[in-house]
Amino acid sequence: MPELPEVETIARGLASRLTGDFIESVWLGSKPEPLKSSAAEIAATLQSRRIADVRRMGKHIVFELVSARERPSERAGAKAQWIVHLGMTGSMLVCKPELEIAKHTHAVVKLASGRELRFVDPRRFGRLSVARDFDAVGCEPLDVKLDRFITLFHGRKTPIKSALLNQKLLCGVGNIYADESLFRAGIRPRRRAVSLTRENLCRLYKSVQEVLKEAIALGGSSVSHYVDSDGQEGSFQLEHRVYGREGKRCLSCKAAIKRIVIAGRSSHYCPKCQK
DNA sequence: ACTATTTCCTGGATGC
DNA sequence: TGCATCCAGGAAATAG
Repeated sequence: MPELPEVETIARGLASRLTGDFIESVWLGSKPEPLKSSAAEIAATLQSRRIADVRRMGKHIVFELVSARERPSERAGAKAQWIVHLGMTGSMLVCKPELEIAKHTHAVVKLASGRELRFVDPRRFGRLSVARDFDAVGCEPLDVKLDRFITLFHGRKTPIKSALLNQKLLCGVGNIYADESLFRAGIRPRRRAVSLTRENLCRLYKSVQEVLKEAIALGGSSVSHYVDSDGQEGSFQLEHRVYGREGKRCLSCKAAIKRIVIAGRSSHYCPKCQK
């Protein structure tokens, strides 16, 4: 399930391989169910554009596109963005056109270099859309200043775990990294955000950044078949201290890791290390 | 204005 | 072996 580190890894890979390439044509499956844009709108926006850059915003991949030619409605050089959210099982594959089209392929982009960029998503939680000035809304966890981070949670009665998952507050943190960050900060996931001291929040701030940076350095966590656009697996799953470790011994105190459900999501924590 | 719950979707795991 | 059931989870939609 791609969260910030996985999406960052994918976006970097796509940027290094696709920047400068040109989109010749686009095929969209019957039901990519884009956020706001229709299939026709997406296809029309992508067609005949050069990929100027690929970057990550929150859990979104943003393709920065520039039109190479004049169009009826706009001048040459006009900008547009293709926004891809991978959901849980989405992947972006750069491959040769001869490669067999995998089941659940919902989009195929033909590039001037002769390669194809394919969007594959078995569970269909992924979303495609186009925009002009995309805004991920929440703060980027690796850019936000400490004081801003602290005010994000001010007065919130919701469990801190839920607040960390709220993309309108911080964007990019998902279930795995929320659990791992809370473990490192020594905070139980059910603790109400409002009950956390400044000290707690400082630790959490450091933990979130530390966990995300380490995960990016290792290419993300490969669970549920996650691979980057090269087909390469990440290795941060080997560093998980609580996520997916229910019943196993805590790596620092040997207590059994617990799993509870918060807002319908599995939440893993050490009952001894986290208060 | 918040917060909590439900819904979407399919493959893989589990159980009888 | 085969079929049914459950579970995973991001975020929009809905309910409270």
